[in-house]
Formats: sequence, structure tokens, C-alpha cells
Amino acid sequence: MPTASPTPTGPLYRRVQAALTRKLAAGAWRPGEAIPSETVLAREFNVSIGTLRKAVDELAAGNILVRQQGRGTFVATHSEDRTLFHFFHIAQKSGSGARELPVHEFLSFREAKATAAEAAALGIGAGTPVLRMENALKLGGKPVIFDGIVVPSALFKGLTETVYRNRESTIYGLYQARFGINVIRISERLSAENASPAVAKLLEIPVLTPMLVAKRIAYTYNDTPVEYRVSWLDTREHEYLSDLWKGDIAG
Amino acid sequence: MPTASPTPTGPLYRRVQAALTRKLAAGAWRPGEAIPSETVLAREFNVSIGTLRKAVDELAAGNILVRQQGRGTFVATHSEDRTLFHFFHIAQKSGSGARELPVHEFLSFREAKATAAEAAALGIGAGTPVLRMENALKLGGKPVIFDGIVVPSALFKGLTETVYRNRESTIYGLYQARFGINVIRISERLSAENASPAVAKLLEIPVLTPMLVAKRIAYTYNDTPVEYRVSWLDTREHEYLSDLWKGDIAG
DNA sequence: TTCGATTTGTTCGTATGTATT
DNA sequence: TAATACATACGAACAAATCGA
Repeated sequence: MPTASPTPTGPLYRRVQAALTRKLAAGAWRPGEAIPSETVLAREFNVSIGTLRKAVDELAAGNILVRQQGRGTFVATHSEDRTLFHFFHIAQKSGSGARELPVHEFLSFREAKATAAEAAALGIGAGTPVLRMENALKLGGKPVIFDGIVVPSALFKGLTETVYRNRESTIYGLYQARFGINVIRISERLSAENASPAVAKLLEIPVLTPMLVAKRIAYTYNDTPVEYRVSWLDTREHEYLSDLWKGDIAG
Repeated sequence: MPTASPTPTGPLYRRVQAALTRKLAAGAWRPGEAIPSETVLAREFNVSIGTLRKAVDELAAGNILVRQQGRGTFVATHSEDRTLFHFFHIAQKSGSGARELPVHEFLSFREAKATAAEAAALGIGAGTPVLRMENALKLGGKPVIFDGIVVPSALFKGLTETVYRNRESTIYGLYQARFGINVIRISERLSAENASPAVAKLLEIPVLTPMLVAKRIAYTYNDTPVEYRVSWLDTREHEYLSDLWKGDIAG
């Protein structure tokens, strides 16, 4: 194993980047807020403006910070269309152009203890208290996705069914605004399984219909897992988009 | 619609980037070869070395060019492990660590005419001559994936069953080395469907087993589609990884 | 092994352009 | 209009990796 120290190693711009990430993780600047200007930060870290910009570059590329010429650099928010599709990969099959955001329908909210699989995904001990939330997601007015969400209770003190149901934004927007937890990336593992009787009933589809199952782990800064989510997708009229793409390389 | 001209617009580094991409597309430098050094290219394009570096940055980030300190900058090749998993997203379910590359087993090679769906995916007219190739892919010694590949005949003059079966590298490596066609990105659409009798027999699985179907379009420079591929994955012991991730943001 | 030439990587600084308020 | 903030472009110097003499 190499050094485990957080800062003192590597190029200067990387150390600055790490320092910025720590500040973000500590909530030094709230989502949507502008961070100090490049000149101010460069002076604060005692580096040239070019080095500071290079430190910010990757954070901006990873959608953690958002730069706007003439305005400033902002902490990314989960309430802008730009960000939303970063975490929602499902679209209508024929749909070539504009994608649609799902309408959530509340199903259940319960406290429970983490199963072995959930604990492994969340990096906590089995039996640790968790919150379980279930939703049906509608696209084009019809229920297409069944979502089971699990989060560690310890990270979401004060999250009740009322808070959850009365949120004004997306779920990740709620995590961010209310609990200071910023989901910055997800990883998903996909497989195909037959609809269970429960899911089939909820989505109004025949049993034994093949469905796409996505098991997602959502991470905040420093690769800390904060949510485990299992989604059942009815792929008769919708599909999952992978590698849609990022920054198109110029021609 | 904005201007359709290829170069004269936008920042200088983008025009240089576009010029480099055109040279790559035209085959000015072969895969695996080094492109001219930064100082030489900067002089050639009459820009500063910083601007030249910025032009190369995105191409390197998109895995089109590979930089190596002290050696040079190279055209990316489809024969290095680093690149391979960029286009192969399937792994064993339990497998946490090291991933495995598939062993291809030849099934068929045929000339045909593009169906409407294939034509749309490849951006060609329906009925255009295409080549159809079928393979079974083995992981851990067992057949897990059925692959149906379609490419336009016009792009692959001289591709015969013999050439295809006797290739020494991956399929994309063959495209690159033999036909000068460089796959630089893919996009996939995933759904769940029951195994067809033919696929079930080939993969030795029961009919009506739910399978994950991936419909892939592979692109070369300038977003030109060059291959359409439909993969049937047996997800009983394997799964599809999405958003595994790219450049991890430092902590 | 050592040394020097070459190539990319890092850091600094400065000037100017462009968007926002 | 003026001030502010990010974007682009140039140039210089040195560090680190590579390779061959």
C-alpha cells in the first residue's frame, strides 16, 4: 500500500483539488452557492491562477462544480435538468429526441435493519438501522418502474415519511437540501429477471414478464456510499441508455 | 442550424483539435504510432504549446490519443487491456475485483441486405449490402453471450469469413488494423427479453429464461456509425456494469 | 552505468477576450 | 459604463520519464 495521507503527496494542483473536495464534503459552501472566485482561491492556496483552474477542471468535468463565465463557479445542484439525466438513464424506445422525467408515486416508507446485501452495498454492518422507501415511477402517465430505496438511518436523521412525501424536488435534491448529502456519482449493475408477483401487480403487467433490474449504489464525496437502490424496469416500451455520452469530441 | 463549416469557428484550441481529428480520421498516423511531438505540432499549427496541449487534452480524455511522459503521444489501440474494458461491460455477479475477457466462438458469417432497423442504426439505406457475423462468447469456459454483428459491406471491403476467423486480435482491433476504422465510442440501449429458441439452444439455457439484450451502435470519428451489434446476455451468473467509472475524482 | 537529448507534466506569470451584473 | 469572473492564448522555466549513445 502506498501512503494514506490525504494531502501532502502528488502534484500541487491535485493537492489543491483534494483541499477543495474536503471543503465541499465538509459543507463549506452550500449547493447552488458560488465558491470564491479563482483569484481569491488562488491567493488563499498560494498557487498561480493556472494551477487553481487546473484543480477545478476535474471537479467541473465530474459535474461537482459548475462554471459560468461572468458569474462564478457554483456547487452543482440536483434540481437542474442538466444534472437530472445524469442519474436517470431510462427513455422511451422509439423516442429519439427529448427525454422525459418520471412522476413519482409514493408506495411505502419503513424503518428496518439492513440485510447482508444492503449492508455490503452501503459499507455498513448487517443489521444496522436503515430506511426503506418504495415508489412507482410513471412515464407517459403509466407506471413503468418500481423503485426500492435503502439508506442508512444514521446519515438521514430526521427523515420521516412526511418529510419524504412532501419534498419539493427530486430525491437526490432532498438528500442535498435537507441532509447536506450530495450524490455525485452512481454505479449500476444490470440483469434480467422475471417480474415478481408483487411488482407485476404494482406495474399492472403479467407475471413472468422479463424485466430489467438495476442495482444502484449512489456515492457522495470520497466514494462514500449513501444509498442502495433496486429498480425494476418494464422494458416493453422503455429501455435503459448506457454511454449516451458526455463531452462529444469535436469534428 | 448553425454554420456547417468544419474549422473556422470557435476558439483556437478547438480548431486545432478539429484539425487533429481530421488528420486522425484520414489515417495520417496509424494506430499505435506516435504523433509528432507537442513542440513540432505547435509550430506546425502556429499556436503556443499551451494551446496545442489543450487541443490534445480532450482527445486524450476521450481515449482517442494516449500520452506517455518521456515517450510521446500515441494513437490509441484496441489491443491494450486498458482500452478493452472500455467496450466490454459484462462481469461475473460475485466478482468484485479482476474482470475477465470473453473467449469468442465463431458461429456464422454471411452477406445480406440491411433491415430497416439495421439501416437506421447504421445511417445507411434499407437494403444496403451488409455483413452479418454471429458469435458465442464464453466466460469462465461457459457460453454466456450471443452476439449478432452487422457492418456495412462498403466500409469493410475484403472482409471475408477467413479474414474474420483468423484475426489475431479483438474484433475492433481487426477493424482498426485491417480496415483503418477506429471505434472510439459506443452507445447501448438495454432491455429484457425472453430467450428465443435459437439463442436458448446456443447458450444451453431453458427457453423463457429472461435475458438482457444490449443493442449497440459503435462510432468512429465525427460520430459516424460503423457497426450495429445485438448482444443477448445470460444474467443468471453475470451482469452488465454501467457507470463503473472513468476518472475518479481525488479525495 | 552514466549522460544527454527528447518528450510530456507541472507551475508560474501576463495579457486579452467575453459574459454577467 | 464599470467592475467582476471565467475563458483563451502566449511564453518561460523546470521536473520527471524515457531512450539511446
